[in-house]
Amino acid sequence: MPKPSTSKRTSYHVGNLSERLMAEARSMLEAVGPAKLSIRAISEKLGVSATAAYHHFSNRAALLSRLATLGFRELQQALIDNDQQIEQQGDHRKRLQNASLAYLEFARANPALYQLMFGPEIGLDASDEGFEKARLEAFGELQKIIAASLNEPLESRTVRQASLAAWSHSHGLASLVIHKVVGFPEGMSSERLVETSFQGFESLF
Amino acid sequence: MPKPSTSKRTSYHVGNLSERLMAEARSMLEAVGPAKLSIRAISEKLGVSATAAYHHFSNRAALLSRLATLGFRELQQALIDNDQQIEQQGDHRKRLQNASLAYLEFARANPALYQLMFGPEIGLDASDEGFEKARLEAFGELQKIIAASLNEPLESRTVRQASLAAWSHSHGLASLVIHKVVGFPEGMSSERLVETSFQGFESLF
DNA sequence: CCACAATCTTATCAATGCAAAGTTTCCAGC
DNA sequence: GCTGGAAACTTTGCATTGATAAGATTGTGG
Repeated sequence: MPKPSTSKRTSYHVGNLSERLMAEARSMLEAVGPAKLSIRAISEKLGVSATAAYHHFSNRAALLSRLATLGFRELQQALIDNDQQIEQQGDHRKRLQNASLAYLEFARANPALYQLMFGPEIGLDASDEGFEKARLEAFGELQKIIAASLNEPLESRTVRQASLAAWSHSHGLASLVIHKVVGFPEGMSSERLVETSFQGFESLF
Repeated sequence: MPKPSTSKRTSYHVGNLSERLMAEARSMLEAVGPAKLSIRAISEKLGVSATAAYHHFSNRAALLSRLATLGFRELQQALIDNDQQIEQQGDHRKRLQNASLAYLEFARANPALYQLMFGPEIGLDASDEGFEKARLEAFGELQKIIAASLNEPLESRTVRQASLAAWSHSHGLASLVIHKVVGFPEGMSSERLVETSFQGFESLF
């Protein structure tokens, strides 16, 4: 358990400041949104000077990148966990729909983080290599699920096309919900919303 | 034609400052991105004090909201124009695909604006009523196209479901392209990309 | 012609990102 | 144990930005 942020430090060195900064940043991110997340506020809350943070992150963009990287790893894990509970049902449509649901619920549980992951503040530095990797791996997880579900090889054209379609749809739906573009109808569950959108496709094809 | 921004004013009053601020804001938006768009920089470029802008927009968020509103109106118009060139072909899949293409090309032509329209900086003020309306109308246009294409009434459950699915997909694809999440394969046209994603759905259903 | 309202300006403040230069503490090698 | 960096923090300070307050300028309706 980390020291409570209110306690005054007894030692000059904090020790695990990097982790604590990340943790505080993450919780603050959900409170104030990606645009207003400030290094000073984070440091202040930890009872630490603002510049201390700059010894662990080269700048604000780097901090945000690391948060986003963490987000993609969690998203990937959420997809993995979710799929393992559903596997071997045979119904590939149900399986994909379930991945989409996990995706949506991740976004709904971490709206600000999700915004950050796909938002404009990212990509301007491009210094963080872990970010790109984490993002690719999260996408890769979706591809795996689709490949397994369709019973096709991972590298096939079919899987790549289907993955693009599935990711676009999942991301789009999540994004619209997060930004409250589609009003979440009173009491409508994520399940029903995903179900609805999937049914919509059947009319279209 | 507005006065060139470099010319020194002869009169104290500018006259059409509001419009010029919007125009400059828009061009600057694409140059620096939604996060770094600053009122001061805009005003400065117009040779006007920063506070002058605050007499036309109550704050930064309001300025961004108006830009986004403009974006939704243009998006709507792009959908309308595009659909009129294609209409009465009978092929509803082609028609929808074409709407999706127009959507993507709008986003690609105005990436920063598009980011702003769906980004985190919007929605925090909620003072701008025109914004919500413009957004709904843009979505409404998609609904119209789908209703006409499916030959179903606008208010039907089918159309609403299909619209949600189509919007999610179009927005998701555009968003992924804009944020360079899916690398635009060298020389691949928007047409091919949309085509690819649509083909992907056929594998999924 | 003139008061007033609209428009624009000059301070000014607080918050923020960030760099420079100093302090304190840890620790590796003697 | 001692000591000389190196690592982890701090104070200080600057530039940029959003935003407000109070004043100057000018077109315009009465």
